[in-house]
Amino acid sequence: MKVESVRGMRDILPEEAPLWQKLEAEIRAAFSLYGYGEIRVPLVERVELFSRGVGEETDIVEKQMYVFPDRKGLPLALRPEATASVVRAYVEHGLHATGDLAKLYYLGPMFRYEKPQLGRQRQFHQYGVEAIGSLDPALDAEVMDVAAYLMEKLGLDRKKLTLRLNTIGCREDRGPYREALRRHFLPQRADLCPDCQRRLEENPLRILDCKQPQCRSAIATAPKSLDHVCEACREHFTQVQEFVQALGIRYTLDSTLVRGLDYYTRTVFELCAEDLGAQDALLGGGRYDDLVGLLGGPPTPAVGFAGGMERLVLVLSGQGAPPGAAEPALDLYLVPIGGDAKRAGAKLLASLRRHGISADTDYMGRSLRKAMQVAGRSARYAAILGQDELARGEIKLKNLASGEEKAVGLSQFATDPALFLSG
RNA sequence: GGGAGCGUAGCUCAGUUGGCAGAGCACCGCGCUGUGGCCGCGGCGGUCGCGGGUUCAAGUCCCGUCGCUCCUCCCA
Repeated sequence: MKVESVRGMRDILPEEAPLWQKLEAEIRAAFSLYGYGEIRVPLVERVELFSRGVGEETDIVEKQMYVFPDRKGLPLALRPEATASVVRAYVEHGLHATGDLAKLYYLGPMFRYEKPQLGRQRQFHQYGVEAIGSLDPALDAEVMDVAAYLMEKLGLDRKKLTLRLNTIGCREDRGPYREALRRHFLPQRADLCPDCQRRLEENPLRILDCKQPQCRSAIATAPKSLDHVCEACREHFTQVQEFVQALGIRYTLDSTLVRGLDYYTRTVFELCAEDLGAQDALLGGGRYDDLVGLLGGPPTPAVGFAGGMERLVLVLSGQGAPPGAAEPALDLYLVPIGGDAKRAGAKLLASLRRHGISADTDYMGRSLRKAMQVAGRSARYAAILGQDELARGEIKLKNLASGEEKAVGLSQFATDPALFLSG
């Protein structure tokens, strides 16, 4: 019976893996440069971490979370995002007790039960940073700058990126603003799409980022959060914009940007790319000043963002030369002829590798001609070892680019291979 | 969640009004017995996504199902 992969779960094959490795390396380098340290949190958490942290009424928790009981009946979830886990770890290990700002980054698989399509899998990969412990508006700007810097390093065309920015105020502002939105939308209730009619009761903020044409006119005239936030939040947002401008980051104010997770407060932002069709959001984030307290820690402000790696891979593979087509991966490919040579060759290979020479040989019983063919496309040098060479204590090295061939002493080659392999 | 398209060899794809399952690439062998890239000849490789149905006969038509892709929704 053929067993196939689970829907929405995909393999990253060796052909594609180098692109992912490059992406991961760039992400780590960028975050390190900005002073963030890696944190690795579990893929599995208690369900209530997300239902409480991310929000009971969010799409993620309501219909996208992988939930299952363990053998003792404890309700567990595969993490749909990482911020809640990072904050849990922050609280659980008393990181707040250092009195310092915690600058953390992560990288890894997340799980959401969704309809899979290009750039959106059920197991997908996110990277992100969390700066926990400061309300400084300069920090909001730094988080946006590290995101912008990463995109630059990845070679994304700045002109094709749009940073959308908004403030949704603090917890105290939320109630009055919701009421203002309800008052605005209620008279037009019948004109709204079914989803938004429901949102009017549960979470009127979410109506703002509805894309249905029928809701558009009502949204256009809706009260803006900026006009309904308190003086402190307004001042914070003003300063955030001053820092963002000072950093030279292009952005547009978007009063309809509200984000899908309940934990956001004040600053929210999203970076979108053109040419990515319906899945154009590259990363999103903002402040979550209440989450640490909500999860049992002391009141602690925080800001961060998360981005999807699948979409970056799409963008990266669409630009520049496809990887894997160019350089031979190996320094040397050994072609032994006969049983004695094979044994001597095995010993030689082990020695070469211990000298840092990447080397391989044939295990498929290929003919000499076929083995040379494999050598020609996978290595810089072919090493031919047969009875003749063995009898003389030599090995033939062939430079596969130039075709030049020379015999060298076998034992000398084994002890100091670099001497004979130029370039 | 709603709508549409596509599943044929490892890969990219042909397959006519229903009538013997095909090509290119890759792989293996030979020409060239111990020397790669080029060329030529030959070979291996298929439950035609899966399950039903119609028919003398189904890759082809019908129904279901699974998967992928696109639009929409949501988002990363």
